[in-house]
Amino acid sequence: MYQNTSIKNNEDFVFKFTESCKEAGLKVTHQRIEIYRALLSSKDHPSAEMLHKIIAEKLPSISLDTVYRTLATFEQHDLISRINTSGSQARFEVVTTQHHHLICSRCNTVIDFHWPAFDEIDQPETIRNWGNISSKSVVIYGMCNICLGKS
Amino acid sequence: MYQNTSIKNNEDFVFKFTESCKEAGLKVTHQRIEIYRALLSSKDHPSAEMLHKIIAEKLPSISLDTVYRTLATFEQHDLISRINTSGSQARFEVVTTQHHHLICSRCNTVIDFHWPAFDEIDQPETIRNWGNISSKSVVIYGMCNICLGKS
DNA sequence: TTACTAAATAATAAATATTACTATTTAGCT
DNA sequence: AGCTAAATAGTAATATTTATTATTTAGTAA
Repeated sequence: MYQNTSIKNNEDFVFKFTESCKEAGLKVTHQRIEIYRALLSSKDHPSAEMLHKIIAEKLPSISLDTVYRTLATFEQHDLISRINTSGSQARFEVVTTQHHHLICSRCNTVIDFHWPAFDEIDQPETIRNWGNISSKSVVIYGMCNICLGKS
Repeated sequence: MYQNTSIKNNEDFVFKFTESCKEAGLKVTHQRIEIYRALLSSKDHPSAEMLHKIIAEKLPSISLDTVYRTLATFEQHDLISRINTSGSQARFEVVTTQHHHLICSRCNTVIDFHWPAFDEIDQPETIRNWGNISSKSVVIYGMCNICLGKS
């Protein structure tokens, strides 16, 4: 799986994260660690608001603004990545290994999948000459089986 | 190119569009035709607001709400597709041939590119068993050369 | 052509998501 | 232990999108 859920491994990622913050000149605050930790152990690609709710259990005084601001900062430093669904709220994830997304246009559920054959094929020239690439992935939109059953 | 800009061909698409509307039971209104036509001849994947500005030159009384509502309706009927950038506004396009997107995280410019090698490779099982797919494409985020030059 | 009806629109208000402001707190450094 | 710039909490403001309602119009059938 793309995300190892054992405590030890998650803590390894948290450690790497703190190192990356220091390298980037970002202060390692309680809030930042908790936001990163919550996102790391989330399997459902949460929104800022969903994360805020989770983190508020540990840090009741954390503000929603901090969550938004921090996620934006993390994204700028490529510590996390943003998933743009058709839903009104942006979604986030910690990327540990290359994967792709199946996104339901109805319930906005995001499913990860692997596609090694894709990861290996050569990129067209256009891509190489465009600029600095921070992520390259396949995004599939449609309606998931659960939603199909409902309608 | 993915989009033929000759008037004749665009009008062919407009005709097909009106046929699709009738099939779907959608009324063919001035507003809908102008919105579709404007999107069809736009090369910059415009937002609802950008489209509203363009269409207002022909139909000064058109409301922004109509543009939003109409784009949503078109999307539901797979007449157009939505591009989810990191920018605050959603972007749209008429899809005439299979293509993919390079999206700059700074200026949110969307560039189309073709990748026949991708279009041909086999899909993993996960995809086939997920639900009804309405679009499958490669999305690349990063910073374009223009923005790289600025910073 | 004219009249009918349901769908679509314009204008406006409301809701929602995100960002900005400011006083206070805190991490990292001396 | 104290200093300083960065980060945060609380709140306000902005921006985007959606809802409401009265009016208009496309499609249809007399």
